[in-house]
Amino acid sequence: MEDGTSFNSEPTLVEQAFAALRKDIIDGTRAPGERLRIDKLRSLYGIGASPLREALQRLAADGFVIASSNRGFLVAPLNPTEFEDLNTARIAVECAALRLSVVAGDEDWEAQVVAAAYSLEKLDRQLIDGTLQDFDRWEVLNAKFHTTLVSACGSRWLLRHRDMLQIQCERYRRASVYHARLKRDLLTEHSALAKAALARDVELVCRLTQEHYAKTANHLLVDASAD
Amino acid sequence: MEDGTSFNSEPTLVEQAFAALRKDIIDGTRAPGERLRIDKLRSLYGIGASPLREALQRLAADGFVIASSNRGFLVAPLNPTEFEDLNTARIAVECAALRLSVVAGDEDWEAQVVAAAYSLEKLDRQLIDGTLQDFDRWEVLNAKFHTTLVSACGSRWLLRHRDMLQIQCERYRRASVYHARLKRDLLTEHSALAKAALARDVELVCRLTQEHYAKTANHLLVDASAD
DNA sequence: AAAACATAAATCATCGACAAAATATTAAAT
DNA sequence: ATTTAATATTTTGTCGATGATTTATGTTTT
Repeated sequence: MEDGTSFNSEPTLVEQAFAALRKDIIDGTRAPGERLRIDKLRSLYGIGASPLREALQRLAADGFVIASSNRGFLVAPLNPTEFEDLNTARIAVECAALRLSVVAGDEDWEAQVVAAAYSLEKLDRQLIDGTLQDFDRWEVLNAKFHTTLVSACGSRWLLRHRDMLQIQCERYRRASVYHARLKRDLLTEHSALAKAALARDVELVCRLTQEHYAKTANHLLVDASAD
Repeated sequence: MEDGTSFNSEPTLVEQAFAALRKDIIDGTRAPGERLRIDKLRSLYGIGASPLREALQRLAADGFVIASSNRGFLVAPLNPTEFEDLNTARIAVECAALRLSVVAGDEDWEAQVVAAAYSLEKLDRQLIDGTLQDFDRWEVLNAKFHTTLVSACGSRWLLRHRDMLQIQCERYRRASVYHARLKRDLLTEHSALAKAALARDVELVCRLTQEHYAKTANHLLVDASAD
């Protein structure tokens, strides 16, 4: 009756299962193509069958998992062809969002862009120097920068779909070992992007973004071809 | 042992529930904002709780249903603000797909565009005359026409997301009573679109599509404002 | 030995009953 | 009339049972 912890902070088991599975799929702990047998998952995550199945259905809707009738679930496989396809979609939607955002962005947006670019460029420099200690932080700021650019697009739905594509691409990025030779001229690319955005040069922003992502794609394709 | 119906063609109960619920949500049988209590659904659809919950999770991922922790599910509400947002996204993604498709479309695509435009324009004419008997058929051909235009975009992912946005818009369309005064110059709009696509005039195609969909949006907003 | 078939073992999909947690509702008390 | 307490309702999750369907295994046939 009188326990201090009356506020509900713990997410549902479905939500926990969803988050855990999604994370494991994205970072490769659950390998692409792997069959997801309910019993195994149950002992693996310590969660009952029902919440697990519900989480799997949601993951299926998001494209992380394939559900085939009477044959259970499996981690969505990765393959180069699909990645090209995915990246095309990602770039297309990103640019669509950019077109709107760069035109509509107000002064506050400008300030955020400047801030995000500033922080990121600092880490970009460290990345080049090799003095970067916290790579995860770079990841975060990089994502933040790109998200800020599109943030003023004025459509939550568009952002939602953009995020969905983004996270799918992320899976491919993580799956590859590109990290070692990532040291492109990211610094130059990022500052050029920021500059173009602030100058409201829509076409340039789109072109730069497209090239930016397309380069990443090329790097990945090299060794994703193991499939 | 020997019953004639040994082959399994029937979809899973989850799939049935998903399809049925989705249909009912789109066509308004399940009203926007309505709470979806499992027990009620169970007797309503004659399907057990587990498959229902799984279907609801999938619908939640697709945005047809809202799942709030410990408070169950409800049909995603409709409101004018959200529709503007949604339509922005829809137009953006459609145009992104069009840009790619119109450039990449081969001769076969051209032929399909011509065919789809031909069939649709015929019904457009009947719509104007008032001699149209089967409105559903017009709907189908209209959808087919637009789908054909983007079909050569070269990215299944992009088409997938385009479809998701399309179907969400559809929900708003169905929810409104605009049908009566639909008689715009659809014929002109459609044939202009087809012509521009065949002439590979990317920018024109995008502009026409944008206007096309934006007009629909305006019609809807008039009476969606009941919310 | 390869293909075809039959049998057995796993796995999946579903149900129904029940327990635990959270939310909503009603009643009581200040 | 608010706040507090008590009660009811709903949601979430567990468990075990059951029938269907796959998948694996083994055996026969050509």
